Amino acid sequence: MPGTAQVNVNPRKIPRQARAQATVEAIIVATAQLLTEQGFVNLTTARVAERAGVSIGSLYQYFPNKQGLAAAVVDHYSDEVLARFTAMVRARPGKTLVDTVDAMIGFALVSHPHEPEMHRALNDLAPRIGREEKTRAISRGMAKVIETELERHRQEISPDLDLADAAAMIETVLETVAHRAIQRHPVRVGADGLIGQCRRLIIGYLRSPSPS
Amino acid sequence: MPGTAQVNVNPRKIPRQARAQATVEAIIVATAQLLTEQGFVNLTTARVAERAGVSIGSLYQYFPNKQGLAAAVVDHYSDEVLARFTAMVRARPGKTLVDTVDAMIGFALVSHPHEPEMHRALNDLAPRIGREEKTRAISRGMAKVIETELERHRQEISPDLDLADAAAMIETVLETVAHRAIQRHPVRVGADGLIGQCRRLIIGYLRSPSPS
DNA sequence: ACAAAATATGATGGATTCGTCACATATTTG
DNA sequence: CAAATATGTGACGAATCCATCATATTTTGT
Repeated sequence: MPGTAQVNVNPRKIPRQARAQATVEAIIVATAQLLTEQGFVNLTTARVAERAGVSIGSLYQYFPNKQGLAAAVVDHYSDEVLARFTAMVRARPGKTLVDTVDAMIGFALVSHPHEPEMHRALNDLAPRIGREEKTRAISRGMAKVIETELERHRQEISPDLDLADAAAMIETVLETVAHRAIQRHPVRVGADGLIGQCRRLIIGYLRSPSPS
Repeated sequence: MPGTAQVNVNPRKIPRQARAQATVEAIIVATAQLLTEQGFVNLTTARVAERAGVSIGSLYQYFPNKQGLAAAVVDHYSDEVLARFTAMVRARPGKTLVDTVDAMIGFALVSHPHEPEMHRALNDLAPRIGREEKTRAISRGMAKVIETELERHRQEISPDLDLADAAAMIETVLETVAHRAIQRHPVRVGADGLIGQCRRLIIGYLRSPSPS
């Protein structure tokens, strides 16, 4: 595995006082910013401390090393993305299957309008800091949410399609589309644009019988 | 953009004698190996030179810096992948649409049996060394090959589907599947496995009319 | 109010890395 | 074969970075 200079990445100690929690929070935010601005390679502990308005000593009081900073960011923002996706889907009851799929695509495309680079940073980063399992867990979480939604529209979906498999597939496709959207700005909308094509891909998949 | 410490990445001089060409080749191979083994972060010019059996001075005679090494690897292997994909598709005349799609999926999944990490390295790397355009060109090249193949089976494809759009979409999906296969070893085969689901996804997409 | 615990500081040692340069060796050219 | 050109070498300067630790300051508990 690349970048497998496996090091301990766990927090050194948990902040007890409010002041310390603010310090840790500032460090995580600063790390996230610098990560998206400069990438992991150009991330230095000194720059993080400076951006966070904290001394380098304080930083090392809570984080064991550079990878620890990145790991904290991955954990922090991964959870947030899953929570937002879950909330978004659950907040749309009684819609049609196509509407639901559109909403999911929309989330993948524009949910992070100001943080597409963060998305990329997280994906690129996780494998390099022993956080693959974390990102996989997030994927499984999203798939579970999707599966629940698919069950609601069971009658519109090809009967021989396993919903768990389908949900995993859709999650993968959404992931991709987000990735591609980041690479190929701006996103073309409309029926022929990325959104339209993606909708067609997913709906066709759900409705069609197994190919002969 | 992350990692945008844009530096010149162009070769310093081109090797004229055969001996020098061997040196450059050895350096590129060594870089590729270390990249897949340790990742870009842990790549050092000294290690590359050592692995290549070449002095550090020789390395810097042809490559301006670390990024230059990576850029050379990206260029080298990207071209190779496109060439292999093109050859593979062209070598399968007269097959059905499903067979063709299966072949493409198979290529994405197992074409690089011993170099899945290379694949990841290339994808993770390119954006960080000013080689986004290169990878995009490869994607366009593969899409063009796919489009040509789709035209052959025009009658099996939904008439209102633009083949260029479809080819781009399929290329994206294949990219994803490869990516996911790397993350989730081993690849489950069979109708319910990743391959089967992926076939179903693409075929359903091609055959179905635009969703209402 | 006072001791104990928690938190913050930043100069600094040690290690690593990049990339150059003066020089040696090999190959080509005329 | 001798000059010119191409290639190869590796010690080393300069820069950077990680991470610690002794010390100072703040907060908490009693």
